[in-house]
Amino acid sequence: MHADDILDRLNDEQKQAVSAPLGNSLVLAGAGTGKTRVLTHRIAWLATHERMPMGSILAVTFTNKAAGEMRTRVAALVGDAGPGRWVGTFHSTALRLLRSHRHEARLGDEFAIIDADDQLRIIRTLSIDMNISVDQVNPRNTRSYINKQKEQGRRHANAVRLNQPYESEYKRIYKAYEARCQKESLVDFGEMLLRCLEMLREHEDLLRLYRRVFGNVLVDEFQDTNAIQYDWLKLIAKDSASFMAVGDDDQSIYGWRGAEVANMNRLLSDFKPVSVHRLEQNYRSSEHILQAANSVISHNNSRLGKNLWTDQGAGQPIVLTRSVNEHSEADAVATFAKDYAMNGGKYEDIAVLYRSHALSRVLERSFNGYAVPYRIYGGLRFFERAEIKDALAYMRLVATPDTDFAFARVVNTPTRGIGSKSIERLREIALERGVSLFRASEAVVVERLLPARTVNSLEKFLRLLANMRKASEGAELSEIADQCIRLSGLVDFHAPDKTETSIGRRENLQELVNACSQFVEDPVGDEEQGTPASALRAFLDHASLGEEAPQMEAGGDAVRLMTVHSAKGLEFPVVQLVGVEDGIFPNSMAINEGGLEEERRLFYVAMTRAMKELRIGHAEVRTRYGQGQSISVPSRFLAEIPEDNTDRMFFEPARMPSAYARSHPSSRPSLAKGGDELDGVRSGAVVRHARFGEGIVLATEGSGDNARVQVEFKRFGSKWLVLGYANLQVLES
DNA sequence: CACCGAAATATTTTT
DNA sequence: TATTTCGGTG
Repeated sequence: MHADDILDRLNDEQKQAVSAPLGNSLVLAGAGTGKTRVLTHRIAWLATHERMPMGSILAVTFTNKAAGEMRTRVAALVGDAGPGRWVGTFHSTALRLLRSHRHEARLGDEFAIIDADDQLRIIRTLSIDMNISVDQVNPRNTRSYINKQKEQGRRHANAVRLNQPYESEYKRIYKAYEARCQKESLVDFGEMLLRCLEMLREHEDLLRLYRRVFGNVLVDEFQDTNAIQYDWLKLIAKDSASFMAVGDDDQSIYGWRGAEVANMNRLLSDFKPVSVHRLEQNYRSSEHILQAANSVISHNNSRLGKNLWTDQGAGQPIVLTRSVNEHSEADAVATFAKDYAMNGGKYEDIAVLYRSHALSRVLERSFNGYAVPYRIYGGLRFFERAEIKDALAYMRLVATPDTDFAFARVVNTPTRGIGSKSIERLREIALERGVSLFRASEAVVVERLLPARTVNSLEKFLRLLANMRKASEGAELSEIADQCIRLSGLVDFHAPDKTETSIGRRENLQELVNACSQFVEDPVGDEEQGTPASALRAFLDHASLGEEAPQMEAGGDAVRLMTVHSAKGLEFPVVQLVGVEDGIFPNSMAINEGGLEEERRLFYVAMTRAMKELRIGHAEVRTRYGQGQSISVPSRFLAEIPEDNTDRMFFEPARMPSAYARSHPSSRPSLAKGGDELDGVRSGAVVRHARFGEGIVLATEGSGDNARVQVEFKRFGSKWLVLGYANLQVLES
């Protein structure tokens, strides 16, 4: 592609950013202003106009999805640059450097990546070993302490004071945790970045090398960088030929995991960008949506400031809906989706967004009831499921039997008579002799160090591992996975019966095998995987980096359900927000100084996902874990949306109770209005409700448990109520 | 040591 | 409500 073509079909601001002179530049790109476009075109510009080799261009993003997107879009512009080159997430890039220089990084040859769950297990056993009460010093809190320190680049020795209770215990455990990870060659997410940073700091030659290699550095979502990511960028990119950071301070929503918006300001003084570009023309949303979003975000104080505009016309006003409770809200969303599809729309045009995963459960029920196809994103990710992690642990042991955390995970999974006591003893023996659990087990078997029953079980387990390794020799990756699953007996253990969960688990395990063959065919990572052994290692890394299983992207037309966080970077013709109530959104855990502004930014992100239609719902009553209904107050953010941009305040959508919908999945509710009588209540009757006060019955519908009436209340407008639940007092019939 | 039912506990967001 | 942990029994 020619240099001129690259600038084609870009607006003036975008053109300037793409063709900016070499040196440092900052692009402030509002939501929907073509940020990814600018980044990919900039890469193409560097490659063609500036004649930079593709291998000299490092582009980092936060999510795998964004990295993948960037790869395909760059490939479309300048052709495939080989397997990925240097386009990846912060974590995958750091990991790649660590793998290439494990010696300089002081890591073992086969270091393994551990996730949050593994971290917790390690912390728990450490706490117990150290006689620190797990009831008082909560391992979860310890974990968040450790992660926080790492995000700020702190080892235990120079940990920063956080003024938390039990801080000295946290610190002691942190020290032990560092030692344990080092000894077993384990790397957690924070460690990847920290270790990489330290490695470059300690090895001048490597730093020089990579400064030369990465002549051009581009960063996406810069507002989400934390302290070490920033330092890392500064270290390798401060004097590079070109450096471009793209970000939007209004979309900084990861403060809770260490992201510092202040890095945007820091960049101005540290990198002294030769050019700053502002992208303010929004191509995504209609005017109503954009104006409302602008209005909401303007309530934040700490902003760099910008105002998005569009020439797409007013579009539809935002629909604000109020429902009596979460079930009615969910039903309203389901029926809306159904209507939308029946009028020629596609389900996949619709995204239902919520603040936390917990809100998806009610939606699922209603969607099932109304037979609306849906797909939930996020939640328990594929590679985090217990059965998958078990299978991966076996695969890990095939690669490296000395990996203690994998050994400990599956030595008794499926149960084979090696209980906690035996494992404890095994640990002691391993510690005494300074060997891995695997070696310790061998010794126990040979020297008969434990009760005969345990020794037998251990011997069987070791034989199992040996068989797996033998079966895996020279085998294809998917064959290895298949053997691990089969020989271990994980299927029978996790999926013994015909229940839905069992079937799901069985499918998951099968899917793991599929993912393996997929991975070999179409490698996602950047490292070459010549031999089956290196393919195995690469796959384990891939799995540990939490990349989504390929199946998620496939599938038919369906509504998408996800958290606002995971919707970042995406856009949908129709966005439905649910549970927009104070305490949920903004979340009660976050209503404090900095927290509220971040919640508002999150709300802003949610609103700006919508292209044509934005619907925002809240319920009057919401049940929290099964019992104890609490009255909900609409989110304070709703008051920040101008009246002019909204429509049908207090729209009352409840039409049909879920129970009915469930028993008649295909039928649509018919709104029979008439004078029929139900339990002594007929239309025209005057009734009183405990909460809504006096009203007139407009219509009745259904019978028995499904009997419902529509009541026009004096102060609350018209509502559908379930007779058995509403407890109406008839004043006048 | 494994299994089962009871009790406790949890809901903020994720690379 | 849904899931995990605990404690008692076999």
